[in-house]
Amino acid sequence: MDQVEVFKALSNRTRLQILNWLRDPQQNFPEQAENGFDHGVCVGQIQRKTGLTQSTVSEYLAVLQRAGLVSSVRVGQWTYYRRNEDAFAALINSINTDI
Amino acid sequence: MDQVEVFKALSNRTRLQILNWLRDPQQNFPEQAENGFDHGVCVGQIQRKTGLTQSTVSEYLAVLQRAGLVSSVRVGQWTYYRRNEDAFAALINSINTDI
DNA sequence: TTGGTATATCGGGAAAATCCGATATACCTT
DNA sequence: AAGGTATATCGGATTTTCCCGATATACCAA
Repeated sequence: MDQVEVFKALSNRTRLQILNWLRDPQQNFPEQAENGFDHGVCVGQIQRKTGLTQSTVSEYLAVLQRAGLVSSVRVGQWTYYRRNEDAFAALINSINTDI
Repeated sequence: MDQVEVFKALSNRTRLQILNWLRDPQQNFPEQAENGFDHGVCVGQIQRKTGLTQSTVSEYLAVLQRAGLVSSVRVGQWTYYRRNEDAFAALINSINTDI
C-alpha cells in the first residue's frame, strides 16, 4: 500500500464524495435498483451524480482503484465499482502506526 | 477540519516522514537534547534530517500546521514543532464516518 | 548598534493534477 | 454486419504542487 498514492487519491472533494456515496448505494443511487447492487454502482450513475464529464469520472475511478480504495467488476457493457473496505482499515492502521 | 486540506498535506513523502519523526523526538533528533524536548523540535533539526533546503522545510511545516497536524511555539529565535495528536484522532474519526 | 543565527516569505522553473472534448474500445441488439 | 450504449484512453489548456535560491523578518549577543 503506497501511502502517498492513497492520500493523493483522497485529496479531491469529488473523489471523497464518490467514496462516501458508495457506502450506501441503495440510498445514494436509487436508479441502480433495476440492475441490483450486488456488484456495486456503474460509472454512468456516479458520473450523473457528480455533474462532471464521463471522461473525468472514469479517470477519478481509475485513480481510486490504483490506490486500492475501490474495486471494479465488468459485467456486460457496465463496469461496477464498490468500496474496498479492507483498504480503509489498512489506511487507518497505517496512520496509527507509520505516520 | 478541512478533509481535502489534510489529505493534501499528507500527500508528500517528506511530510509523512517529518510527522513520523515527530512521534519520538528523543529517538529521531538526539541533537535536540541540549534544548530539551518540552516544546517539540526546531526547524533546523528537521531541515538537516530531510536534506532539503531551509525554505522548503519551513514551507512544509507551514502546510502541516495549516492542516492542523502540527502546532508550533516560538521560543527565542527557534520555532518548535510538535504533532497535534488530536488532529490524527479527528482524521481517523472522519475516515470512519464521513468518507 | 552591529553582526550573527533561526525562521518565514517571495518569485519562479519544472512537474503533476484537474477537468475537458474527442476518440477508441468493448459489448450488446437486431 | 451495423448501429447504439457504456466505459476507457488520449491530447491539451489551466491550475496546483514541488523545491529551489534570494531576501525579509525576528531575535540574540557583544
